[in-house]
Amino acid sequence: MAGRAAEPEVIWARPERAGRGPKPAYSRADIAAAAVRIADADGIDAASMRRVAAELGCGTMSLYNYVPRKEDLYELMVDAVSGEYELPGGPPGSGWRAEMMALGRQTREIMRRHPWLPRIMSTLYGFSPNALRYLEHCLGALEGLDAPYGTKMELIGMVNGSVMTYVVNEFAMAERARSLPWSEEQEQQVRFAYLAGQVAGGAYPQLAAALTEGPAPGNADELFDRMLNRLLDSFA
Amino acid sequence: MAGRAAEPEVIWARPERAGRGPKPAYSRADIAAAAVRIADADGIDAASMRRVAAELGCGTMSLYNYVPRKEDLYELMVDAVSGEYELPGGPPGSGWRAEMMALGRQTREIMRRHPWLPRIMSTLYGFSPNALRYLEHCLGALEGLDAPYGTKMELIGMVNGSVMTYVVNEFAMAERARSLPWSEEQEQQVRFAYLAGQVAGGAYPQLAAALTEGPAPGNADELFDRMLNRLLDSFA
DNA sequence: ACCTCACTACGTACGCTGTACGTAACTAAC
DNA sequence: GTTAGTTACGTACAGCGTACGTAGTGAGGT
Repeated sequence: MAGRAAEPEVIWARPERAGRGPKPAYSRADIAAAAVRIADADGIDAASMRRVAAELGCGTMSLYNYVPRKEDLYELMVDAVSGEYELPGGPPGSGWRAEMMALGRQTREIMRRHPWLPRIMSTLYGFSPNALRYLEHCLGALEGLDAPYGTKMELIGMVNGSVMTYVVNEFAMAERARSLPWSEEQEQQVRFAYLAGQVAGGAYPQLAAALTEGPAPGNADELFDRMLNRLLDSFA
Repeated sequence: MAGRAAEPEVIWARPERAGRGPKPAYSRADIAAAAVRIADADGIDAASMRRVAAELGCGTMSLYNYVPRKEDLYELMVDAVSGEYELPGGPPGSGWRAEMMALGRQTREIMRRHPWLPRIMSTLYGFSPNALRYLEHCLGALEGLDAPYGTKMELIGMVNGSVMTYVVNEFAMAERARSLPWSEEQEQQVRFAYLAGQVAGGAYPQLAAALTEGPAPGNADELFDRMLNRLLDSFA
């Protein structure tokens, strides 16, 4: 046959182990764990192909046998941390609302452990094995909700999206500061000083009032729960 | 005086024009427009410092007089497209719900015009002049809502976050395919073939049922409106 | 048992990135 | 007129993703 044209591939469609030749020295789980370790420690930009290969103890280009493109490395990483969900999230039989709450809280915890997650998730395929397992579990938990599957998928998407947005807002400053040479306090101080200056100029009266009133009462966990509850209310 | 240590800076805190020396050849608006033009045409990764400088017609390092760090270029870009909001979004006096709906639709339109927007927004400071103008307008529109400012800020954040999530899900595949050498049809075909194979394996019965049922009725615009309406319901 | 060939391993190299640094020209302020 | 800060920009460096070529390995087919 004539040579096939290069084809787009989802890494999950490739078998992890080929039939012929020497057995691979590393598993996808090994590679994902190494990359996650690096990204957790030094940020997502530090998880380069060279660095991950070094962490594994192999040459840079050897990694390309396992991970054809950089994007696939991200895919592996997201799948790995998606495996951190403990399913079911709450006590069985407590209803879809409690279960989705519990899962949302887990998502937040996972993102706190891996702050680089939101940044790379928006680019990816999103149907890795652990993502499918998670999705399947959610749909199962929503069996008690009388709605078409389309609505259930919407609900799941909205919960995940809202949690992500919430966490991004919650930790944007800390994450940004961590990758910079100066300290977090300096960073926040300068940024807040600018904001305060703008608002003090009188051009933004509503915003000024909002800032003087301060944040809504309750600690961060309560705020998060309230947000998620409100969202679930809209589907009940 | 002893030399000051390098300080973190928000680009908006720098005066656009310095008191001394020759007058700058380009404005921030010029630079932002050039970068947006490039990103719209060839994707966000094409908006490199070299490429933007070339588009402007100056040397690469000259750009660093205006934009001290790459991140600040993104800040300029987000501010520029934030200026595309037409405020107010709907007819005056139609109430906060209608106004937030109109603004949400505008956000969606802006993100459709600039698909790179979600990817860079999660990293940024977020209080550019046009962002402040937008926020101030939202708070004004919400004057009729009887709630503390904290809740109003929550509402604005949730609306923006949800719209972003929705648009990302809506266009992720198209955007991803655009940056790859093969066509979008091929891309989607291979990805869907994999997913179908997984589901056909029988390991995901709920997901299989969801896929056979197909998407919820209604076109994309109606789906979007329904999502946003649901969210606003939860605050009413 | 042997041949064959897919697969693993990995060094080299290319074009790209952000940006530190040095130098020269310019001009507003003193 | 002098001075000092700004603009302009070429050079250079470290790091990136990855195409390509080569050598070695070991399971499958005969």
